[in-house]
Amino acid sequence: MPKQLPLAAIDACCSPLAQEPLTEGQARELSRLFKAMADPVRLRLLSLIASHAGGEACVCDLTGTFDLTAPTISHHLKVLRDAGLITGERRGTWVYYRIHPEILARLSAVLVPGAQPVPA
Amino acid sequence: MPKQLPLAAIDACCSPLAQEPLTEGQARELSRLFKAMADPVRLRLLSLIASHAGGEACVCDLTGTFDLTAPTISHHLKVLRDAGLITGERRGTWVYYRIHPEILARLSAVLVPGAQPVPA
DNA sequence: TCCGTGAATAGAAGACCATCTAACCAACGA
DNA sequence: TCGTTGGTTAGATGGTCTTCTATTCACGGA
Repeated sequence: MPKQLPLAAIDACCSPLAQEPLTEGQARELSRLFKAMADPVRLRLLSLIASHAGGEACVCDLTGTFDLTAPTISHHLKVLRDAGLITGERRGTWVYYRIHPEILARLSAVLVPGAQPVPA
Repeated sequence: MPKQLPLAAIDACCSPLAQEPLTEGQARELSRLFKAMADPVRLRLLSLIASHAGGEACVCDLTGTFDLTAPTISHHLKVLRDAGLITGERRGTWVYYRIHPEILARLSAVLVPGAQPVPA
């Protein structure tokens, strides 16, 4: 069973960085998300998926973009999945990934008081 | 001489993640910022500084909050400094740090198309 | 039912990171 | 000028992360 998404924790720590000091627990949960995004390959995967037609991309669309082996891509997708940033779904032969936009919006809100999450 | 802030690169990659795929270079620069924030101690330092009265905090205010040695705190502050997230200034005996809010606003804008950087 | 292809898992190797102790530099006061 | 206090630098160590190869699982077609 993969680690579950820290949604609740993020809810609890949505006061912007500058408003009051983060607690130890809030910082730990937030850092898990930032750690998941702290890799160029994963950032590109994220933007490839997010910008793909229909809001989802097949793994087969992603592997060709990088000079990396398929297991490595698979590993990075798992890191993003475990962080709750994306979800994967198998449809027949292929597996499709899509973004969890709420989490990005919440991360964004933590950074800047004025940031407005996009309406659904 | 410390590494300089990747401001220009961030300017160049401010199209939100979901709009179009990040280039390799954009992803590399962005990941440097996320990597700097991908640590619970550094996130707490960031929020301690940002939320401190006057928008700045003395190192002596920060060290007491953690169960870490002064050199370790100093190391984390250097990472944040090298990433361009904070700046330090010595005034007499003490060194004061403050946030670079524009970079947080830009990071925020990368995550969510609708995010509005705070007015200056 | 068996083979071929898309994708994930297992395990290992090398690079990178967080933390420590020891040593050093900067400012102030006696 | 010297000792004290605040903060950084240097170097070492243990842990984590990225990537690989080899293997395994899942599905579909012949």
